[in-house]
Amino acid sequence: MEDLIALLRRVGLQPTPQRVAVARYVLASTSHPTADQVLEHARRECPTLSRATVYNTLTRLEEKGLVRPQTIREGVVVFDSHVERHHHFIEEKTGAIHDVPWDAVVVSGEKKLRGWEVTEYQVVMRGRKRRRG
Amino acid sequence: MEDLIALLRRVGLQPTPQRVAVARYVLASTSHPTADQVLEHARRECPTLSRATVYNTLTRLEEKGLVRPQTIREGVVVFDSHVERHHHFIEEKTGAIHDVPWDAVVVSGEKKLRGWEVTEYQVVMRGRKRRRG
DNA sequence: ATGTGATCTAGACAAGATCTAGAACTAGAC
DNA sequence: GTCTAGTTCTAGATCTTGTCTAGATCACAT
Repeated sequence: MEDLIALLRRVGLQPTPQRVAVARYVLASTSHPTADQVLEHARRECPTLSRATVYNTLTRLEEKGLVRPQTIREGVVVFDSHVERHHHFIEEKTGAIHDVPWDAVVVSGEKKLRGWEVTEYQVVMRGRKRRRG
Repeated sequence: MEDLIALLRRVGLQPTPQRVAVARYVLASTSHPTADQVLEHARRECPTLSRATVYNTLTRLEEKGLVRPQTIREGVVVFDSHVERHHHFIEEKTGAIHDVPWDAVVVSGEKKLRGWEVTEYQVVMRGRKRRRG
């Protein structure tokens, strides 16, 4: 991964230890963490980190296009460091969220909607693990 | 609309004034109200209605298949009285949620996902009103 | 009328998220 | 190096959504 300090500088954010700790966790994670999970993990690197700073930093990272908030789970926003377009699969039992490659599913007709101009879309699937592969 | 009292009886719910007031609003609404919005409107018909009863009643209506909760908006669950499968379009400016008929958009490939068995899916679109028509 | 079970209410509680006021820090000017 | 202005951080208050609880009320069969 690109050096985090350099990355933060490149997008115009002062690379403070707090921001580095938040970025290190959220940008490497593939598990769609909540803000609280980011706080918990980033505190291992930066123990005085406060909740407000986590929210502030996640908002900055979002503004810079490094993470995307997703409204998929009940009651919480989760953060996705996979910013290219893709779909989501949610395990019904556990609530775990998995990325589904853009090309794995094809959507058609969304351009022809009467009255609405679609700028972005995703397929949200729910289900369970297959018994075998 | 079918008489509400008869409808509640048919699905096995005692038709109390509180439940009728909740059902009257949420079943007629097409605006995907939150629980608080249901409370606010249903109180016009039943002023002593409490928050807990709204949540209880919405859960009963969900169990009976009369409404479906949707996790689309940040931080809140919204209730949809349109229970047949369909997609959703979200206006980016206002956050307003609109139903999109199932046939307006076609999804393919979701059955062939490796490792996952899809039991349900929807397309979530975001965008804005077209300038005309 | 009475008892049982279902239902309702107000308020306590918990979690996610935002806001605030002041402290600490950083970068740049001197 | 020191000062200053602006940025960033922290703890804690606050707000909102949603759940839970204890007791009051209601419905209904007997």
